[in-house]
This record gives sequence, structure tokens and C-alpha cells, in this order.
Amino acid sequence: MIKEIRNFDLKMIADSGQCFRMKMTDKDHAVVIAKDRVLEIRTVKPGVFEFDCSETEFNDIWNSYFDLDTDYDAFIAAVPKEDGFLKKAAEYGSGIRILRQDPFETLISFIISQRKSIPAISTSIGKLCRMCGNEIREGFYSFPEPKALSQLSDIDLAQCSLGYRAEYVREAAKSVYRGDTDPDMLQTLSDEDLFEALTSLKGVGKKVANCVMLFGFHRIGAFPVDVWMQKVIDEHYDGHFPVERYEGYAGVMQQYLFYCIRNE
DNA sequence: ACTCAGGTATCCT
DNA sequence: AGGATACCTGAG
Repeated sequence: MIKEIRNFDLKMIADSGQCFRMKMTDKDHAVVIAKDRVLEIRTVKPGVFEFDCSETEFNDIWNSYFDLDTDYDAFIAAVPKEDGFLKKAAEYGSGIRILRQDPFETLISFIISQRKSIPAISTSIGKLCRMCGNEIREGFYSFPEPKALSQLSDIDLAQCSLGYRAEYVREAAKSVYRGDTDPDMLQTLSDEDLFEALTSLKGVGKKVANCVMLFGFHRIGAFPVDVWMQKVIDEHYDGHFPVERYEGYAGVMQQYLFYCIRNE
């Protein structure tokens, strides 16, 4: 499958921090694991990509996963010229898209993310998948189902280097497995109610809830503020970022800012 | 060996 | 309400 795609850069997306299961295998090859699928992508030349899947699979799965029907130029163009910093950041990160990742995987991944470095997060998630995901291809494992994850022993969880997050992960998995937390139901909630539902889970605070909303439920108005974002906001926005100016898509701006400062 | 990491719960005032 | 503190462990 050869596709011409605007605003799509493999390395930018892999490094954007929204996803822990997409890796660059070399300069222009990426491997993504999502659901029960593994996908390899190659940059043929700027703006042109080869996907190692059928056209049907591309249309059914990956087109939506990479949010390819959304016009990101419009987001970039929406930045007012008064905000030179964001303007520059949006140009710099113009290859980023907000992936439509699985809600359960995103929830667990960002619970794990607290007080961990990105490499450490990837390691933990990789161990979890190997431990109780399905081997979908030689050496590649799917993200665990809620049932499998909720049934891991303390020893199993400790082996995944979860530390004090182990209880959070187990309880969240249990809650989903029991049906108390139902991703399909959550999807129907308003942003406010979704935020409430997520933060009612132990180990899910404001930042994690916003990441899960943005990356797992595609609520692109969600605006996660972590230590990096706080630094930009303090240094460039006098302590307050005008989220209200970007009502409904502030999360896209967050990604541009985040990517920019992480790579400057 | 030593610090710090994409935070959160809990315990204060 | 808002501020301080402990927390598991791997990566650099």
C-alpha cells in the first residue's frame, strides 16, 4: 500500500509521547502494534509512505488509527500570528497526528507513566504484553485483555517493574473486567463526565485522565499539563495558556508545544 | 553511587 | 483550597 499523506511524520509521532508501542526501527521505518495487529511503515519520500497491509486493512483500521481524515493544516492555520511561539511549534511539529488508540490500553499505559521516564514506560508495557498478551507475530505481543491483566499475581506485576503502580493497574483492569468501567459507555459521556469517571479510579489524577481522554478517547479538547508543559506555560505564557482560544482542539496545540520543547 | 523521571494519594495547615 | 511529602525502580 503506497499512500500520499500530508502532516504525517513517523518519527514525530513515535517520539510524541502519546504512544508507547510505535518504534522507529531505522531512519525511515516504523513498527506499530495496535489491537491484534502489527504494522510496518516506510517513508518512501517526504509525504509518501508504504504500509505493509492490504488496502482493505488500511481503510478499515489504519486510516482511522492515524486520524487521516482530519485536516491538521486547519489546526496549524488556526494559531494566531500574535502567538509566534506556538506558530513556530506547530510548524515544527506539523507531522504529528493524534492517534486513535485503544481506551483500555491508553488508560493502563498512562497509569504506568507516572514518575517514569519514557524508556522505562515502554519497558514496563513491553514486559506486560509479553507476560499476558497474545503473540500476534513472532516476537510481537498484543496489549493484555482486562481479564488477563486483572488476574496477574503480585509477583507477575512486580516483574513488570510497576512498583507502587501495580495496585492501580490491577484495580483499573478489574474495574474494566467487571464492567464497572466500560470504555464503550465512557465514550458516550461528555468530556466533564468522562474526566470525573476516569479520576475516580485510583492512580488516575488530572494529568493521566487528560492523557487518556486525549489519546484514548480522542477528546482533542483535553489539555494535559505535565512538568514539561508547565515549564513552557511559565516561560512563554506567564503561567496561563489560553486554552479557551482553542476550544475543542487545545489538545492538538498541547502536542505541538510538548513535542517542540522535548526536542529543542 | 546517585539523581530524577510526562504524578498521585495522603496528610497536613 | 493549597502546599508538602512519600512512593517503586530503571535509565542515564
